[in-house]
Amino acid sequence: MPPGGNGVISMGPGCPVVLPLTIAHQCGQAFRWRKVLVPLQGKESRRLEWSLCLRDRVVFVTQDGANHSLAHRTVYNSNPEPFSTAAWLRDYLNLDTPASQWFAEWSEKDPIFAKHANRFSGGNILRQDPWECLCAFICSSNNNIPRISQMVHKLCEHFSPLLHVEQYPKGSRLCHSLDVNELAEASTDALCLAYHPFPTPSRLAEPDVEGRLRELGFGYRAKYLAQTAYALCEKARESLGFNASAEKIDQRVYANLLELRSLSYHDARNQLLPLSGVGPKVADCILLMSLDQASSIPVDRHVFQFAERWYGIRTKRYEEVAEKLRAVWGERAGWAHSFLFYADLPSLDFYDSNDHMGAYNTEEDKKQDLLLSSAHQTEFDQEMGPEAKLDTTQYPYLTVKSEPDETSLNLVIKDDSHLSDTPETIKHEQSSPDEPHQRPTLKRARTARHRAKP
DNA sequence: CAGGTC
DNA sequence: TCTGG
Repeated sequence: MPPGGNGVISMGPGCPVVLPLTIAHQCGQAFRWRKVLVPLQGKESRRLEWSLCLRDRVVFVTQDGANHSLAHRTVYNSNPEPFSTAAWLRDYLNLDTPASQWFAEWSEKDPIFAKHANRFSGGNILRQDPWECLCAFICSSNNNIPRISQMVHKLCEHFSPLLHVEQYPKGSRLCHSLDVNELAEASTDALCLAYHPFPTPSRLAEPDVEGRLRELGFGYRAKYLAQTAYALCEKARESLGFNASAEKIDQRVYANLLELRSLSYHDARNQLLPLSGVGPKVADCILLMSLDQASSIPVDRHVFQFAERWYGIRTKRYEEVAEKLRAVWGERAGWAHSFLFYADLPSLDFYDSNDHMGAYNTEEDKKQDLLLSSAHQTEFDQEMGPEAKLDTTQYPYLTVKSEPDETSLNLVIKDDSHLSDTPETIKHEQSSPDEPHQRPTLKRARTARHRAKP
């Protein structure tokens, strides 16, 4: 049994990966990371802790205030696999790519990039698990990012075992937006979160899955997921023989998907397109974010929009837009495209790299913390009442609550069927701009660029 | 309406 | 077109 698995990863000045610009679900790459604001503890200032459940472990990551290093700890299950979390993080976060250098190159080549996307320097494209990536982007069709994230979490809760429950210190707060000062839960309870791994292909290939996914609100995507899982497992079974175990089949499915990394863009794409629920856009997302195809440009409605408005590309033909944008940015066009996509996301309007958003380890942050934490908490209590709870109708998958001094085993794990009648849940009204909850980091005004075209 | 697909 | 924020 491995020990705690703590460690620090230092990032060179050439690759200052900023976690809120990569793993936050608002960015639309990974949808499963949780972000918890852990309050002041002794001499330490408050900090943001990101966490994700892998197959055999839960990984917790905190970035330092200057974005130069990542501190991580790991909780394993009873049968850990032999790979180090540090190595996994380095690979997953693509820490060895000189992304900041690329930002400079894109900005030099393209004044439009310089103007709209260079503020996302520190962003990065992840190197994700292809199976999870495939499922997540099947869910993404005709869908919004919060619900994609919700659906991915539902997959984990309902189709994979509970691996770990983390009990966070009192006053810890689950964050939903990029702004850690968001209006959020005023909890005196200990925050407890349940961690399930992403489900295996063989589990999602079982016959009951489509129906259950429909009950869970997946709509027409239920069939896509079930069919894709089944197709991949059947292909693996053919090469393994009829008596292959589920474990062997899963391993083969993962291996088959990873092999796509060694293929050309077009060959890998043609392997993905026959899968149910995978069209050109979804395929390009998977290629870009999990299969090493840095030139892949997923063309969605946002891209059509800025291609026309900023680059004068008028066509509605998918391949033509992608080709013309590749001509602008070159071989890593898919990376460049992602940060222009960020520029079009309302949820990233308020992102400011100079704030070290979400790091909160500097002395100044600490001072501000001391001033604000008590004051803001009081304000919050006066308005919402001390019993105010998170709006769980918005993020039902996030909540596993416990009473203040409960042991970790006596948990109330939130069940969807009780969602409609939780009397304690207070619905938070949206605060208007002049209310006290509007915190100082909300600097940038919402522009009109998302609205109607002339 | 929301990062399409069949 | 499924569905909900």
